[in-house]
Amino acid sequence: MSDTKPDPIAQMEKIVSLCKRRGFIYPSSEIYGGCGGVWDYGPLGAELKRNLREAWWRAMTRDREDILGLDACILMNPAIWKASGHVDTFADMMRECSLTNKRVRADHVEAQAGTVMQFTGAKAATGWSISRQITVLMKQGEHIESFRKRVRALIGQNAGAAAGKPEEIELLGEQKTEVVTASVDFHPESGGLLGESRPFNLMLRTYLGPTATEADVTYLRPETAQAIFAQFKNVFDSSRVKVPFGICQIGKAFRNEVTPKNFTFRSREFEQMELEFFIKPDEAVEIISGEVAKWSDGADLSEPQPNWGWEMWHRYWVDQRTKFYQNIGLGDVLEYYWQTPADLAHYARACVDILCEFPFGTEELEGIAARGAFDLTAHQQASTKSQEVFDEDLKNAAAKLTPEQKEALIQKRLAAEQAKVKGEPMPEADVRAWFERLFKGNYVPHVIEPSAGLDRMALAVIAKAFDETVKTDDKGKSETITVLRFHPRVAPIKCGVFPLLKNKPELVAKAREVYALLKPHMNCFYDETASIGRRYARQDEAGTPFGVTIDFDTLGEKPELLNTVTVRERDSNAQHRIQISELLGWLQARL
RNA sequence: GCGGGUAUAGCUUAAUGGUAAAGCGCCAGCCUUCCAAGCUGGCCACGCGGGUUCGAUUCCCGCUACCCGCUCCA
Repeated sequence: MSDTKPDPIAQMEKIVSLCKRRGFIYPSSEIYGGCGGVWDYGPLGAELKRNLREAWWRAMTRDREDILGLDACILMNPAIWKASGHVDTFADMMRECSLTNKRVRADHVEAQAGTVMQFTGAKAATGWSISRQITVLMKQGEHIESFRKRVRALIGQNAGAAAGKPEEIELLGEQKTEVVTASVDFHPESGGLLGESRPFNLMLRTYLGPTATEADVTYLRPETAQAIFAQFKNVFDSSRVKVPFGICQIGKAFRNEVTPKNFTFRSREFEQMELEFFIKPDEAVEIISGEVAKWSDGADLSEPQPNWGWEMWHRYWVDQRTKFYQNIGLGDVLEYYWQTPADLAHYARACVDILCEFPFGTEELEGIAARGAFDLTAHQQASTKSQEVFDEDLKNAAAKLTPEQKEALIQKRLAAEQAKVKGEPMPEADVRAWFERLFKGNYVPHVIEPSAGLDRMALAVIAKAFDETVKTDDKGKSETITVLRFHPRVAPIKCGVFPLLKNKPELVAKAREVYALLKPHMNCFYDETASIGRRYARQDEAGTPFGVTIDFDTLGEKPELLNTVTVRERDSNAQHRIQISELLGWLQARL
């Protein structure tokens, strides 16, 4: 990487431009003027994405005994989205503040008192201006000058750099209109007039069935996870697994993002890689193991243990996922954000965001949430189909408990319910009913959910790999060299194969032979045009880690070098002389 | 969705009220014994729609996309 911090906007523009030029990522539907918030992967992007997808799939299921794969459809019964809460949280009636454009739920606006003030517009010394009417509530007891200052600040914030300093914004045509005592038409914080109430649906609607009536409405899934929950029982019943175990899935998901931005980072169609890892409730662990392991810094997370509760499992998955990112070359750009109790959704016990440094800022790549039994319980209620599992070890262990020991567990849980920060405590009768099922060996599994975005991962890998250096030759002529320093494991093309010269048929024939040798084992690229240096440079831009060159020594010009080739490394420009018979093994050892 | 900006070849830029220039790249040929060499030739562009005008890439209006803010959080 270069030493100087590049301008982030220019840096992104270069990356977008390279992605298009080299066939990683194109704007969707470009010949028709594009299509907002969707992007297509070209030949190199498709390979890169496939490598990442396969690395994830291998790490999550093939390399493990306790995780199974699933490939569910994008279209599902819309009842799933009601049960999961998406229909409600993704489709509120929203009103938008005319001053700041902030949105509030229409049914959540509290009545306010104050004086309604109007301005005909605003302008700034920078030449910036707006000429639409601005209506703002001056709250009861607010001083007129602090009110004006506040309005200037809000306008300035919304206008961004164009308006210059907020204190230099001039408010035009101020006038008082009316005094209100209990109005729900103003934003609770900014005081800006709220626009019309309108539905704000983040899910993409579609019709399942050719008649396309309202009865046929369903949604393109906004996340892949719900299919895993909906198929939980089928997987459990057909796979001879025991809790703890996981189900993972890779697939497309869709959200009508308000503002798609930052290239592919926030897209309306995107690919998720999600794991739902089902675990016993802590109470079950305690009954079986006599204790629940507590997390402490430096605790051993290498091998799952029977006494792990949700906290240890959560830490374990953060650790596992970190190792995954290290393996694809992103280890040194990661950051972690542990959500505070205030950030967390009411059903979540903990959530860690794994963030990655992009030119446009440090943004989330993956979220790892401990979601309790929320999801399966919600589906159990909505579908009226039991999502419980039976755990024989639990039943046997519970049978050995004394009534006092059982009551102690119940009391401990009741106390925990009372201490909840968010959400209502579970009523005592429900807690007792739940324990009754538990003591018989029945429970709805809890879940740890590592959920990653594949497109974000691909963008992170590209942004991390992007490197530009200025090279000056002997004659003082300098040019900018662009290299994508992908980890060989994810690089779209693994190896370039080049005859040193094109007009020597022996070299070309030998090079085609080497190409044919490697091609069945890895994605290779044969190139005989232009000078050898240019061919290396082309592959550098594509991020190809190795180049193999066939020269006259390969043909035996120096007898001791017969059947050897030059392997050139992208990052160091180092060259190695390798026997053709050993070439495949040499490369495979480095991928 | 709101506010600000941008839109000329694959990429980066230029010029112009009379339909466009260059560099790089790409393709073909010649040449070339290891890091974007050279020569010759070639392909390729005014985002879309309307208006003003004899004539618009240029001026005006709409649309779309992208970038920067507000919101979203895989």
